[in-house]
Amino acid sequence: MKKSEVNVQEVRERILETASTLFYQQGVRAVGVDLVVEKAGVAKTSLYRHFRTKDDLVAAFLEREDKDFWDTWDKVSHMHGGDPKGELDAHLDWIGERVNRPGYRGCPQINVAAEFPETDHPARKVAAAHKAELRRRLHVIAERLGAVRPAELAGQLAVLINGAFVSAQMFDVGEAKPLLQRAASALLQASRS
Amino acid sequence: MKKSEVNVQEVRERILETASTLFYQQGVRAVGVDLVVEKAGVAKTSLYRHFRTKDDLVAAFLEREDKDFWDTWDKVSHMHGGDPKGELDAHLDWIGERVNRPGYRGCPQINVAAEFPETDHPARKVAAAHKAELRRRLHVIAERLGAVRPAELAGQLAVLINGAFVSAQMFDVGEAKPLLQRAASALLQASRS
DNA sequence: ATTAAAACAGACAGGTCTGTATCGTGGAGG
DNA sequence: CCTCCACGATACAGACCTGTCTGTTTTAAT
Repeated sequence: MKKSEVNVQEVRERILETASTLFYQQGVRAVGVDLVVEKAGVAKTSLYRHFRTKDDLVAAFLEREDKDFWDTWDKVSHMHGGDPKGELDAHLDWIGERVNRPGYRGCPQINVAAEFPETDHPARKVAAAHKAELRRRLHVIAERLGAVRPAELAGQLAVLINGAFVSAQMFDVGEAKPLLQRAASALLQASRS
Repeated sequence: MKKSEVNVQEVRERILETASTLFYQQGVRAVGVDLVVEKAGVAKTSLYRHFRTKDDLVAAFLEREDKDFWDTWDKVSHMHGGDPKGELDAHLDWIGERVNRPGYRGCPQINVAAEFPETDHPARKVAAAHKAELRRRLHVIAERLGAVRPAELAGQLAVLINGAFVSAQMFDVGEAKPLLQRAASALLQASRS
């Protein structure tokens, strides 16, 4: 790769990084491109060279979040290769920890879906794919757990996890993790009959 | 009450009704006061006589949704006076039905919280109170159900319900209701030990 | 019938938003 | 060394936003 292309990607990455933080902390509609440009220390022309519209930037933001999320998931997943119950517990562990972090403001995919009602918005497609992928991965785990109706268990776990994302501000500190894990155990227990 | 006061309330109600529909369907930030005024067939001066700012109108919107929600809850509640398990099932029944309705776009309280990051926004206070009330009512039911740790069961059920609200678009038709009820049964079963 | 409050109508101010256009600069590739 | 192009800086267009102001008309109570 040429050196110039490296720099080009650096600028793009700086814009996306800055936009992601701002979008997540303050909401997408509340953050204008002027603010992104200012905080990134970049010209507006550069932003619009790398992203055709703001909507595209929002979609890129969700894709970035999506990738980060599954990177963490995969990392945890590989530490529990053969043990589906242990893997599920580990996932609920880091998710429970994450939602209790200060400044946590919910799942970006869900938040963007709330901000943009048009289901054909480019970012909405990313969000829908993300949630489908969550369910798909949970389905695999449910099957490996030997659930009688794995699709149902996967759906229940997905609802539980999505619920944790949006209920974060409702939790007391340190409450989310045990609540999630005990709930999952209960669902799992029931899934065997 | 004087007749003039009746009409005054009629105009206020028309504005709030119109705004509520628009806010819910399209999102709060996406709907301007000009659109509310036009759809309500009302002068802008009238809107600002009844609501000091748009933020106040948004808060009134959430209060209205809050009231409607608990009205339904109470109605269902009174049909199962002595039977906590039957009452919980009945609640999950109408909630499961509601989230599968066409045009359902999630819980308004959660959506507004996603749109406005400032926790001191007037509407955010309404939203926070709404979620606290949900948990409080579930706690009462959990106690009557004889749960060993009623606070935990209430928290789990709250997460489950909030999860159903945001996972609506993920569900197949008719899937939400049985999924919720079987999940609740599993949690309930586990809560006895 | 008179009076006061409320509603309608619409212009307007001041700000913000997205996206484009213009112009100057500096560094990398040939 | 010279050319090219990404980048920075900034102005701008056009639309939209909230909230105010002015003035007229309707409505209700006395």
